[in-house]
This record gives sequence, structure tokens and C-alpha cells, in this order.
Amino acid sequence: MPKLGMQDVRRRQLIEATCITVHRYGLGDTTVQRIAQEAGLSTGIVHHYFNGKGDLLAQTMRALLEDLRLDLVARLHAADGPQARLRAVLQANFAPSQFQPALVSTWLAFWAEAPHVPALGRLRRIYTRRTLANLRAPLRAVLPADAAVRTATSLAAMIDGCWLRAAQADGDFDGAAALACTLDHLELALGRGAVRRG
Amino acid sequence: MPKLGMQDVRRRQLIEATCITVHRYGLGDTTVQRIAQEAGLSTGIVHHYFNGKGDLLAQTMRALLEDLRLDLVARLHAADGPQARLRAVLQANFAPSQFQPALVSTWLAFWAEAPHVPALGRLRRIYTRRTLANLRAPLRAVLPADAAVRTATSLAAMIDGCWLRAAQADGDFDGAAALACTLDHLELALGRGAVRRG
Amino acid sequence: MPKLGMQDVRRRQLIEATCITVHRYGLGDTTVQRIAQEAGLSTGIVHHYFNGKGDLLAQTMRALLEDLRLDLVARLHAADGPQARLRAVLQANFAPSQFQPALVSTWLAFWAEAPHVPALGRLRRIYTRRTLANLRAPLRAVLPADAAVRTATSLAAMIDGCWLRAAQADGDFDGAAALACTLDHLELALGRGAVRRG
Amino acid sequence: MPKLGMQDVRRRQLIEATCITVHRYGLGDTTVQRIAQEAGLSTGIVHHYFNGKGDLLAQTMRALLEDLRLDLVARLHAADGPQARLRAVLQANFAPSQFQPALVSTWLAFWAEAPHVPALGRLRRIYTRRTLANLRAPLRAVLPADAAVRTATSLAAMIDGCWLRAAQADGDFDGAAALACTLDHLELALGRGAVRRG
DNA sequence: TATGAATGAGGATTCATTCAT
DNA sequence: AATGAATGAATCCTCATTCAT
Repeated sequence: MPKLGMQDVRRRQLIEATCITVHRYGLGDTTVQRIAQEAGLSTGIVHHYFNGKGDLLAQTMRALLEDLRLDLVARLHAADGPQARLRAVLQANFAPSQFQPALVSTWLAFWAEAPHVPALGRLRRIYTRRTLANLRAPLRAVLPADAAVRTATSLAAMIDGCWLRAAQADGDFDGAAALACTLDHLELALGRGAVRRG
Repeated sequence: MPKLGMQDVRRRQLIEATCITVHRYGLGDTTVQRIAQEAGLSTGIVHHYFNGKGDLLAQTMRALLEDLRLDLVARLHAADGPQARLRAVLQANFAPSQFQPALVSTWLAFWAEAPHVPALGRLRRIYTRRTLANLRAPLRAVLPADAAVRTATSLAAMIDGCWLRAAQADGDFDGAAALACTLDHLELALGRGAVRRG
Repeated sequence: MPKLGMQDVRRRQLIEATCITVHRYGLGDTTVQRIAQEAGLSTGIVHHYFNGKGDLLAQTMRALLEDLRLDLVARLHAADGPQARLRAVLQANFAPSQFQPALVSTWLAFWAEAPHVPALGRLRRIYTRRTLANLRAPLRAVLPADAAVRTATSLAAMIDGCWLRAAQADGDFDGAAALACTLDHLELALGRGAVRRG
Repeated sequence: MPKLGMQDVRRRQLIEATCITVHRYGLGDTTVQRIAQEAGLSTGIVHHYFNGKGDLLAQTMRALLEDLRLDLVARLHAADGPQARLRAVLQANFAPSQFQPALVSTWLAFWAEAPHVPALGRLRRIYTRRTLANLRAPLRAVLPADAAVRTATSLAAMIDGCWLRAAQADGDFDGAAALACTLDHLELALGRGAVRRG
């Protein structure tokens, strides 16, 4: 009787080890052996559960985005009204569960690689579109159409900029700071909308 | 006697070739041979003018930041008043000379590598501090102290986020879009300052 | 599960291949690839079992000295009395098992490298001290103190000189010749001791 | 008017630089550039005055042996009688002018390389034959034929062994020690001859 | 004569991947 | 399912040699 779900266990094990390894050594110095060692497994195992290193990396990025998505969906579900939904988007992005050094680091590494690796590029585009959509929808409820689009774009840019900044581990920019920064921008943008509406 | 003054010529040649190569293949697939080939030189020459690949990469990033700095200094020199200076900072960041695909791509690759390479990390910190300082100074002239600091931080994040976005080559985000996005945010922030002041 | 216990087999295989390669091409033209080829293995394997080429070379020298030591220990164990022990030292040095062209050649190459490679220098010093100690002890039993020391020194020098000579592959100097040469010197020195004692 | 003898000046300059470089870095880490730098010249110069690196090395060894030969010839010329000639051979080998660390080091490096480089092998054989001849001739005057041959061989071995030992820079074996060691052996051998003759 | 820039072959080493066990 | 030994292509780097100046 084979252990049930062993496949999933191993896959998660390796994906988590990948995040830690990328965070610690950088993507360029992330080797299959280091990942396996971090996971406490042998090097050969990676090819049992993934189609090679590239696949493992892509699956890792997919897992990161999926975790973010699940968190966001839960928050949106609990949010009432456009402003609450907007805050939910920002909170999901900078919640402690997502905004850990190892994850932010990995995220940046994948972003830099995305233009050169189709599989990563696809994931990146999905994320970008999703984020913009998640911002535009509630913004349209409270702002004129063009302002909604522009605000979604600038908020999205600021979100990514905060991740970028946080990935540098200067220690002066954590999730709380990022949330404050983006919420402040949101408030400003909504204020303008209110004025224009009023 | 061999040709004199080739040092600068070759170094610039190789640095430019590095940008193009990183843009085209990604940092992970940027090899000394590819750089040399792009420059129309032999592989050995790289070690004649730089202390190996790592040094060439660091010098390339330094050159990028230096070019940006020089452009910015020129614009600041011509700017009159705090608002003009703020616009100068944004314009320098998104001017066509700086905001080309190959350069943006390279910039992102270095940013992702910076946490793992001391030489790159130093350059990144210099840039970060400089950008914040260049934003804070004029902002302090038109906003209350705490608002100036917060606005500088959020503007800086948005600038980096725009670079990040542009590096993805989706073709829907160029320098003009980035400039519009950040100028819009600046206007909002200044508007608030004016209200509070008034 | 992969084969167990290959470590020792492979290490010996590579060390022996190193001796042959150094003998055939000289240390300067001994490449990892040639060693691997001689061993019938791939180049990568060397770094699997040794910490690079330098380590393999050092381990090879260590193995040579260890083999010599083991042979000597066995002979000393069987030797009865100072003169037998002295002969044992010489016989061990020039026994066919130690005094083969490939080994002598390798030995000389390492000796020349020893002043420039700490790991080899250490091994060389161990050998030198050991040889002197092994000669002095029995000599002290049959000669005055100062004569014992002087004789040990000159015998050691002659031993090394014989190796040096044999490494040249002129074909006119084999283990038997070396043994005769050094035994002759020993007899002379002992003769003097006897006279002086008498 | 070209400088007279510039050729010889440069050649000696480079040969001396070669000795120093080999002594300092070992033959394996002796590069044309290092030699040129030590000589205060450019790398290209080596190919003006020598047929490449190999030729420079061979010429360096030749120069070493030639210096030794000239010194020996002078001493033999001044020597009166077989015993004086024998002492002259030993003194020439261990005179301060020959027995310097840099020279001994270089000598050993060449010895190790000789079996693999025809040009060096030839020089080594010339030296070996010459030394044996220089020892045998006077020994034949004071010893029976077979003893003369055997003593020449063992003295030659001891001489080489002393060089080998001295090349290790343990600091406990200089020219004086080597001379004492070999003179002691000579005295012993001659003593036997005398006894047998008497 | 002399330089040192430039070349490119060859070296050690790394690493994703395969496969016998 | 799992291991880790083994491979060999690919990378960075060194260095003897050439050559325009």
C-alpha cells in the first residue's frame, strides 16, 4: 500500500526548498543539488516529481501565485463594498503569509527571468492581468472610467515597486510599510475621485 | 607601439554588449562568450579589461547608474523650483535614453541579483538612497515633513514598479506611460499638500 | 540503490591513473581529462571523489608515502637488531614494489612541486623526518651520537639522490643498483664506527 | 648605432628573471608574463630573444649548468692532485655562487621536467655524465677500478640528494652542510681504498 | 627594438540529467 | 519509490603566441 498523496508531499517539499534556496543563494546559484539537500532528499528525486529543474522552478512560481490568489479570493469573499475590496487586494499582497523575505526574494528572481522563459512569462502575465482586473473592478465603482484605469495601473506599479524594494532586505521596508504606502496612495486617488464626483 | 587609449573604448564596447546580451538571453544565460561575440571580440579580452565576468557585470550596472545620474544632474541643473526638480527626477528616469528595453531588462536582472552579490548590492543601495534624497529635498519645500517623506517613498516605489513593468516587454508600457503614471501620482500628492497647507 | 563502497575503489583507481599520467606526460602536462581517460572514467568524476585536481595530486602523493610506510613498517617488524633495521629501511626504499618507473617519476614531480604547494610540502616534511628518524635510531645503537646523526643525514641524502637518478629513466640505475650503492655506504660508515669503537 | 651586446644583456636579464620566477612560483605557475614582469620587460620580448617559452626554459637550464661548469673548470685548474680535484668538484657544487635557493629550486624543477622534455633531458644527461667523469678520473688515481666507479656513483647520488634536500627550503641544509656531508663520505671511501691498498 | 592588445585553444570545474541498483 | 554514482556538455578563466604600431 503506497503512501497516499506521497506525490503531493514531495512536490510541496521540493517547492518550498526551492524558495528557500533561491532566497539564500539567488537563482543563478540555485542548483538541483542544493534544492534537494535543503529538502533532505536526493538529487535524482527532482526528476521523479518534476520534468527537470526548469519545471520545478515554474511550478514553484505557480505555487507562489496560487497561494497569493487563494489568500486574495478569501479576502475578497469577506469584503463588503468597493473600498473593502480594494483594501483586500492590498492586504493580500502584503500579508505576512505572502510577504516573507524568502518568498519576496524568489518572486523577484522569477520576475527577472520571466522575459526569457516562456513558462514564467505566462505566469507573470496571468498575475499582472489578474491584479489589474482585481483593482479596476472596484475602482470603477467609485471613480470615473479613465481615473479608475489610471489608478489601477499606478496602484499595481506601486505594489510591484514595494515588492521590489522589500526584496532587497535592507530591513527598512516590511509588509506594514508597504501596506501603509499603498493605502495612502489609494486614499489620495479616491479623494480625487470623490472631489470630482462631488 | 600598440594603440593607446583602447582601454576606454573596449570597456564601453564590452559594457554595451553586456546590456544587449543580458536583455536578449537573460542574466542566467549570459556567457562571456556571448558578450564577446556581441562585441565582436574574443573571449579572452574580457579578462584583459575586467577582473572576470563578475567584474564586467558590476561595471555594467555601475555604468547604467552613472548614465542615469549624469542625465539627472543635467536636468536638475536646468530645473527651477521644487516642482520642476521633481518633474526632472521623473523625466530622467523615464527619458528615452534611459528607458530602453535593453537597459530596463538589464536593470531588472541586476536588481534580482543584487541581494546575492555584494558589489551589486552596494550599487543598488547607492541608487536607492540617491533617488529618495532627490525626491525628498524638493518635496520638503512644498509638503509638511512627514508627507514629504511618505510621498518620496511612494513615488520611489512607483518608479521602480514602472521599471519592473516595463522590463516585461508586454509592449503596453513605455516611458511615456510611466511618466504619466508617476506625474499623476505626484500631482495628487502635491494637491493634498496644498489642501493641508491651505 | 546505487553500488556501495565504490568510493574506495574509484579513489584508488584515480590515484593509480594519476601516477601513470604524471609518469607519462609530466606533472605540467597532466590534465584531469588525461587522468580520467587513463582510469577509464569521465572528467566529472574526479570532482566527485576529490576536491579538485590539487586534492587528487596531494592524495596521490599521500598514497605513495603511505605505501612506502606500510612496506617499511612490515620490514622493520621482521628485522632483528640495528643492522637488520638499517637494511630494512634501504630495502623498503628500493624494493621493486616501490621503485617502479611510474612511481619514481611521480615522486620526483611532487618533490619539485612541494616547495610551492603547502599540502605537498607537509607530506614531504613528514617523509623527511620519518626517514631520518628511522635511520638515526638504529645508527645510534652502533655509532657514536654525532656519527649517527651525520650518517643518517648522508644516507638520507643518498637515498633521495638515488631516487632522483632513477627517475631519469636512463635505464642504467634500478632498484638493485640503488640498494647496492646505499648498502655500500652504510657498510663504510659502520666500519668507521667499529674502528672508532674498537 | 644599436647598443652593442643588447641581445646578450636581454637574454641574461630574462634568464635570471626565469630563475627567480621559477623559484618563487614553481615551474607550473611560471608564466611568460611573470618572467617578463620580473625582468621589467614586456611579454612580447620573450619571443624576440628566444624561440618561445620552452626555449627560454631550456636556455635557462643550460645557463645554470654552464655557470656550474665554468666554476668547476676554474677550480680544477687550480687543484693539485687527485684529492684536491675531488674536493674541487664538491666545492664547486656547493659553493655559495651555485648553491642559492633560487638556483637550487630551479634546478630541481628542471630535473623533474627533464624526462618529459627532450631539450632538458639532453642537458641533464650531459651534466650527469660530466659529473661522473669528473669524479671517476681522480678516484681512479687513488682507488681500485671498481671501487672508483662505485664511489663516483655514490658520491654523485649524494650530491644530487643534497641539492634535492636543499631545494626544500627547510632552512636546515645549506651549502656548508652539503659540503661537509659529501666530504665526509669521500673521506670514508678514500679511507677504505687506503686500507685495501695498504 | 619594443610594446601590450588581441587571440583562441585548452584547462579546471560545475551541474542538469540519466540510470543501475 | 528512491538513491547517488556517473556522465559530458558548457562555463569561466589562463596563457603562449602573434602582430600592428
